[in-house]
Amino acid sequence: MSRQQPIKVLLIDNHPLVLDGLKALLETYGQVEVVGTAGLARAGLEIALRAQPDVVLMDINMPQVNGIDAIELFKQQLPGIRVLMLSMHDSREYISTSVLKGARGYILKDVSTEEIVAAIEAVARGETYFSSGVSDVLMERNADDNAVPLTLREQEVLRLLASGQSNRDIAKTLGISAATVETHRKNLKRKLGIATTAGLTRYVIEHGLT
Amino acid sequence: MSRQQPIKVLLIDNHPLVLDGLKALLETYGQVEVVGTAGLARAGLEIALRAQPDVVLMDINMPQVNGIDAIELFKQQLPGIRVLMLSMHDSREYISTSVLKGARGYILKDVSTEEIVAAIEAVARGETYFSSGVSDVLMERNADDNAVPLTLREQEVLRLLASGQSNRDIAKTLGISAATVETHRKNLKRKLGIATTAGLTRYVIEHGLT
DNA sequence: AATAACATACCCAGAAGTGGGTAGGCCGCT
DNA sequence: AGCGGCCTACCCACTTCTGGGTATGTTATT
Repeated sequence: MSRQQPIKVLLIDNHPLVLDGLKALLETYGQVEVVGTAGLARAGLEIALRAQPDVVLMDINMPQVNGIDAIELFKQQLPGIRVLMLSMHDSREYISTSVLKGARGYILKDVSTEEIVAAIEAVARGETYFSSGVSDVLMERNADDNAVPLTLREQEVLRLLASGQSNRDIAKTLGISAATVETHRKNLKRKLGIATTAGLTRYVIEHGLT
Repeated sequence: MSRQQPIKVLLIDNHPLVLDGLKALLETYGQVEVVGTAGLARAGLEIALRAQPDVVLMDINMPQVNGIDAIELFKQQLPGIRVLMLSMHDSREYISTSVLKGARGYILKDVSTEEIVAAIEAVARGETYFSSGVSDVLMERNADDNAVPLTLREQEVLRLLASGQSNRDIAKTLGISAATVETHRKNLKRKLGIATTAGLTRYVIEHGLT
């Protein structure tokens, strides 16, 4: 791929501020040509079909269709496209789900403009790009998975426990004895290394098991 | 104030992307002159002392000194300054605390560039400016207040309780007797109408008291 | 000076949770 | 048939929480 042809980029972000700012910034770099901008994933897809960008730089948090679901839509309609995610959040879920869905890179919004350009170039070349904090998070997430082999029943009990039900309540809900619920609770605390009910509730909320 | 003199604006945001983007955008408007940019509150304050901006446009979520605490610092050092907050979040706490601390406006990052300029102009004229969603939230928050008149001590106990500490732990942490913690806990449950520890934890997390 | 709100502290009896076991029945894999 | 994982269930001694009180000192308000 010759350096003479600029990389065609489509920007999708529901913050007009970021969208306009990014466009203004990227256009000062000769290597990059912004062929379109959109505030929503669906609108972005329509533009992409016409403008045939090399790279889509897309936010995750958007109304209607979020950026992660949009990855699949783009890859279906435009198989050769490279999607680069841009997000405020270094959450494990977001990052690993993005990668699973086919994103070629993931950068945080607190990186420098230079790094964004570098990421666009890398992705356009067919490489992947993850900003510094992101790859660490991917490692952590794998460690997490190994550490938490909860059974189905345990997950149910955990969820009810966190929603504020007592052992007796849970027993009634699940149609088992309170003693059994106690056993599950014990196993949960042992497996998760958490001693208190409050801790379990935090765990549930933080891991989105609600 | 004559229209000939542009409004001197200082931008503070720890996202280089937003910072550079905002600067590029605002400079296309003749009414506004960006006299400086900073990625941290303290650095911004130093620039402000030299550049004497009319308006400071500042993000809330920043490392070291957050935007809300920075409002006070700016007003101490530069009494005439007008601070306009720019935030991703429409959280009640953020908005009302900002106003209490002396911010003259609060706009969300999903507004248009035009609205940002309008906000800067309004604040520079000595008016206040709150973007659409924000004033609603201020109303809500007042409704909330009536329903939840927790005392300072109760809030502390609630926070520790939700973090997974037992009555005894909390007593030790606060240097009071466990019996007193019990009393606070009773009052909390009564006031909030919540019977279980898990429920209290949810309350804390949902209301962002972490 | 009186009142109200707050933070502190204790009593008590009953309910619930804790942490250590053990144990049987069921299912899938070898 | 044997083994392991899962779900079920119980025992026991101990600790903690619960929900009902009462009470005292301080501080702010009236």
